[in-house]
Amino acid sequence: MSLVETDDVDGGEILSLHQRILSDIREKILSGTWAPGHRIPFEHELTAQYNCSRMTVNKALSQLAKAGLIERRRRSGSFVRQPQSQAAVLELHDIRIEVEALGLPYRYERLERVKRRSSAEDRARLGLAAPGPVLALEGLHFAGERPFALEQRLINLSAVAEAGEEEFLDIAPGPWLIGRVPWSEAEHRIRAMAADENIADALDIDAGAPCLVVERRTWSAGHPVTHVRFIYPAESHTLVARFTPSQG
Amino acid sequence: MSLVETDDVDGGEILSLHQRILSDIREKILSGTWAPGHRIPFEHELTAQYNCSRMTVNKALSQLAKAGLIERRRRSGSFVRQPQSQAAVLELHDIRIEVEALGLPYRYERLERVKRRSSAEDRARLGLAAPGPVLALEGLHFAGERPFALEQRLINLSAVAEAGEEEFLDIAPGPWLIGRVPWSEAEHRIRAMAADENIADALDIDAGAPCLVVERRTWSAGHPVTHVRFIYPAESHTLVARFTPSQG
DNA sequence: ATGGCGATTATGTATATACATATTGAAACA
DNA sequence: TGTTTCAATATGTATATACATAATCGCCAT
Repeated sequence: MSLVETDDVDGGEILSLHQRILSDIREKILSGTWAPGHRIPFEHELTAQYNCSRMTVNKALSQLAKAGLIERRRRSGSFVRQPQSQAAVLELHDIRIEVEALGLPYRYERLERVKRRSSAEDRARLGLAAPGPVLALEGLHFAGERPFALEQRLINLSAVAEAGEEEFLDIAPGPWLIGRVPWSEAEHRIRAMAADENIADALDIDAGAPCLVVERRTWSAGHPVTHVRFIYPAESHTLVARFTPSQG
Repeated sequence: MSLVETDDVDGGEILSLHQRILSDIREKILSGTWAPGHRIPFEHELTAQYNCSRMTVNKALSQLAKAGLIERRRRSGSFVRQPQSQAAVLELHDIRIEVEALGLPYRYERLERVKRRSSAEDRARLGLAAPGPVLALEGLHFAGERPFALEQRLINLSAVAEAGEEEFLDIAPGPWLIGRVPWSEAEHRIRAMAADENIADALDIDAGAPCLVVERRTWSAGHPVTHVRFIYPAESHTLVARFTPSQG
């Protein structure tokens, strides 16, 4: 919902008290329960509510303030800041639709498909704690004859076992997953990158050329489902997000 | 014992004690005095050195750990981390908060300021139909000593006349505008780009290096207010958007 | 009314203390 | 020799307390 620091993903982890307080409040803010401008409870109220000392509450609130989620004012209290989020459009990230919107024929082509026990890197990408079976896919999205985007995906087979039976030869895993797994949460990372040999080769561009990289991790009911990385040649793609601030 | 104000000057500000400790250690790390892998003094040593309680030292070290500068290991001590890289998280709406969340001192510096009658390109950027006065600004956001982002901004003076009187020498126009103009709508464009000579120069990177470009147009009550372009060096910045599908 | 001024209040910072927890190194044991 | 146990140690979290600081409210005097 908003652009927020996300170093921890609480998916059933053991949290210390101040982390729990922080997490509770963040949840209320991100879910919109507490709209921008809303005054969150005073420290002494939270102290009573959580039956803890003010220092503990203070630690949580200080961190929220540092992250920019709330604003603290002496004598007045702490208030939810304007998030000015823009994630709304990222949600509709379906490459087929993008390509067809350009009036070009769309096609997906599988490059690689490997079923394996998750490596440490796989687990880092998915945010998994324990090892388990995963499906690693690589494929190309075409707009007409030209490669439009390279997709590198990891699917957690513990969460979506049936994906292990699917070949994904010419249907992209994204739409396939959407129809089967109701996701509850997603995180995007967007960055620029220079194309390495592999990427340059797949996308038919020069090595070192700038690319836009969009990574998405998706959870369903607290469990990691998939991690996907889309790599677009810089010149072919602009991400557009449009929104009004009234979302609160 | 001392509630003494320590007027340590780090950009001319008065720092609390734990901020000063944090700042001192950060300085040693960023300057290379303490190389990656180096064990920084134990909490009880810093306690003695600064003549303060362990809680105060702990607060500083915890923040450094959260910012990713150091790694803390029980029974072993705290160590300078290797990469200092990928943990970077980016918020679009306020760069100062982004930078400070990394534990680095923030600074804005104006590079250029031109008042002019809008050119055709200016009108395209702002989405203006008729000519009128605009203010073109260029400035650099710093994280510590390093350029963090280059900002190229255009302000529609027909909509915000008072901006024409402002110098924007060391205050960024973004926060200034937010306090004055209630915006009603915004549009973002995000893309990757190779740095040209100008950009490379300003950001102190190589020409041709990939950059993340975030452009924003803002309207207030249907009238274009400003167009801004942020250019980030690719290697150090990742944009993170997190949300749940609850919004529909 | 109204402008100043102290009291009140919430946050900001720091202290001393306590116990929990993870990890290491060494001693005790099989 | 290898393993188990245990104490020492550094960090992690939380407590109660204290005083500082900034902002606001309401009272009072002009």
